[in-house]
Amino acid sequence: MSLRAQKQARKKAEILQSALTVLAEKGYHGTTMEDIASHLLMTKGALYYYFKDKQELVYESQIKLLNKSIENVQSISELNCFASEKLVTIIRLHIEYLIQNKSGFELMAKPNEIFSETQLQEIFRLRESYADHYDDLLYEGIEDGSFTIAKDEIKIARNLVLGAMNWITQWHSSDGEKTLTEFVETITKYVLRIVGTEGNLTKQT
Amino acid sequence: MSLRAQKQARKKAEILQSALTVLAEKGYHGTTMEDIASHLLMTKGALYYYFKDKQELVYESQIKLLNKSIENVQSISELNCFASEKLVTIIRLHIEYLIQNKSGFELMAKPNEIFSETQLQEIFRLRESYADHYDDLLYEGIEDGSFTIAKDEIKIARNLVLGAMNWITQWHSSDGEKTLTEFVETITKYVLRIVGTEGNLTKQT
Amino acid sequence: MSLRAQKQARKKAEILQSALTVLAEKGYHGTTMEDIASHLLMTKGALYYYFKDKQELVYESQIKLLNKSIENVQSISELNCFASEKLVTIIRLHIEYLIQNKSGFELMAKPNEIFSETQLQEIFRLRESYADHYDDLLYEGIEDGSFTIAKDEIKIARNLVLGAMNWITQWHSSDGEKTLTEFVETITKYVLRIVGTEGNLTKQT
Amino acid sequence: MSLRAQKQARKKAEILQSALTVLAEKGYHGTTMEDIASHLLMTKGALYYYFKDKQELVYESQIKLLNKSIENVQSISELNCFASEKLVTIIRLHIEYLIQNKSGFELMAKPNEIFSETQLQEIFRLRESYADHYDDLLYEGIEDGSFTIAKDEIKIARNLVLGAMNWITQWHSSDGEKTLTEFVETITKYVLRIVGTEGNLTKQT
DNA sequence: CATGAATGAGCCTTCATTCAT
DNA sequence: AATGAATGAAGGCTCATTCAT
Repeated sequence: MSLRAQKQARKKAEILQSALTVLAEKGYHGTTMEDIASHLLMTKGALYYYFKDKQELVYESQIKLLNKSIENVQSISELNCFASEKLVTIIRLHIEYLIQNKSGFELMAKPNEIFSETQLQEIFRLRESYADHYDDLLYEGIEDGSFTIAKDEIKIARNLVLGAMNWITQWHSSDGEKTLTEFVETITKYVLRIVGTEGNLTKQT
Repeated sequence: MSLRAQKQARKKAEILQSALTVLAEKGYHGTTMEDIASHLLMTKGALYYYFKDKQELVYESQIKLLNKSIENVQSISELNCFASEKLVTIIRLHIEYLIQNKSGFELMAKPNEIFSETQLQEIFRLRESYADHYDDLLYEGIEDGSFTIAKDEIKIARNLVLGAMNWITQWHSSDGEKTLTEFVETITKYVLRIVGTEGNLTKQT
Repeated sequence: MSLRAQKQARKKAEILQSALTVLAEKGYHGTTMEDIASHLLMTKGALYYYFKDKQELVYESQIKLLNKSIENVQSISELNCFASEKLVTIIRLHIEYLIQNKSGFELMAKPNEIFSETQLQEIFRLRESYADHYDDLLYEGIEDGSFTIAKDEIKIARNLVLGAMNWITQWHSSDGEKTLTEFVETITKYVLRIVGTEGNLTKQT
Repeated sequence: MSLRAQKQARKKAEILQSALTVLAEKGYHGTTMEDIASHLLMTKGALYYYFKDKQELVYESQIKLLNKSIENVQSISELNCFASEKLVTIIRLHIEYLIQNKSGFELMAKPNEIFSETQLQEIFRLRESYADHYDDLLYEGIEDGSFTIAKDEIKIARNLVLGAMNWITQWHSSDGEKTLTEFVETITKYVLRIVGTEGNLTKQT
């Protein structure tokens, strides 16, 4: 990749990152191109040099978010340890990400109204890919006896876990009494209950 | 209340109900006054006879939703039975409502951008009021030994419970293999794990 | 048609008429919605109450123009007289229209860049319908010996006639020495030469 | 002229030629600087090294077109033969040019909206200069009895001739049954009728 | 000389809001 | 009470133009 192309790629990434922040705060319709641009000290017009239109910009920001998340989950699920340990790590990571980035998952709420058919397919594909890693872990954990979930309820359990976590951005405020680490640990503890861990897995830091 | 006023109140309620449906589907910015009006076979202009502006209409629809929810929770929490039993009932109700109404809770997601300071205060007051009922139940359950939650983590546990449930609208599709009742029961079972119920509370239908 | 609908239809017609004028002057891309609106002492937004978008407005203005033209030609071609006499009348009418309305035919120049496939089909259909009346007259005139055109060159002759006339808007200025009637007569005289009339048909006023 | 200046002049000419093509296709407002640049495998910005702005570029392209046309007509009108023969040649040339270049004359249609006063004056001067050659030929032909036009109607006849020809780009499509030469000959035959040639001048190839 | 990048004005379009009837 | 019609303020997007490198 040429120097030029690299620079451009970096700029695009920068824009996407910024877009994620603003979008998480105001949602798709509530976010204007002006909002995204001024957040980066750019002008509206400049955005169109990098992205065809608002839809594409937002779409790519979603894809980036999903890919990053998948990558994270993947690298962890490849570790050589118990499923239950992996799940703990993944959950911690997910929570930390949500808190630091003020999320961006709500945007994914009603994508049907926003994206094209092709874009939707890709988004759904990635979402499933992300979810699959959770499902695999749950399955593994069921097999080795760490989790107590009926096998035909794996998807439901997984969705409840994700829901409990994704909602955090709605109520968490940094002025709490606990430190971030304590907060994450507490959350992890209760979330893990959903999958029916026997022992107290969170003890192992 | 005069007959006229009654009729008007009924119409207002009708509009609010309709607005809730549309808003749940498209969000605040995605919903136009036209959308709300045509859903009721009215014209845009007519809405302004009943509500000062869009903000007020939406605000009142949120208030109505919250009040209704609080009322529900309240009536249940006044029942003469174990906290754990009450919680089960409340959770079932909440889930059923979400599935049937395709929610309306996402709208509450980022209210800061939409409502005035005064309106926000009222919304937050009601939200807390709603949450308080959950907290009370949790507290009660901790006391009588049904739930296993640290007392200073009640709010966290409650938020995780609400999160797990509110997320349902994002992934539930009616074409599942289970019947609605089965589905609700399964959800309830796993959600209750968060509060650390010892026995299997959901057995008692 | 209800009174309301009538009023609306009249307004639409008014807008289309105005649009034709402005479009003839500045072309499709050179004409803004603002131009069309202000020409009618309206605001931009009001236009969108009557027409979906610019394309539709312009499309309908073209259709209106074509239909009117076809109607004119048709009514004349149904008269009970020689083809040559009909042609004279049609040409006179066409020229008078062009001069008074400062045309609108140039817009039709490159429609491919502007209209949708369906719209184009209709426009071409009407154009052909219009041209067909000329062709019929030419054919008739050839048969009865008034015109001297090879039968397989009818279309070419017709297009040259139309071209000679349509160009008038480019060079005619009202400050000429001749009266309008004289002007029209002169044009008619020379244009008719293209179809090879033997005698001087324009003598019959 | 220095080597550098020569090179630059050649580049300018190249740009103007390309611009003419694109402009002919899409008109002034429909053509973007990007269009002109990419047609030459250049970037937008580079154009501004050679031309002050879009207006100047387009203006010069028009001037070039007009000058070239005038030159053509002039060289022919200086030939030592009958006016009628010259006219035939000029008409053939004009038609051939139109068909090959898909014109560029429509751009001239409404120059008032585009060019500055000074630019307009020059354009009109050149247009008249071009037309004058036609007028001279017509006058000559009238004198020697080849054409049958009233002397005070020369301008009208000339404009009709030009109109009939310029319109060709609107309707000619290359998929006709005739060869290009046949096509040109046919057109010439009918166009010449406008000027009232007695014999069949087109026979002399 | 040329390019990539950025700017800003202007246009199309939407939509909350108003108002005469 | 309700409607049709109109307004005006944004917002998305394009494009002529500029400029540092």
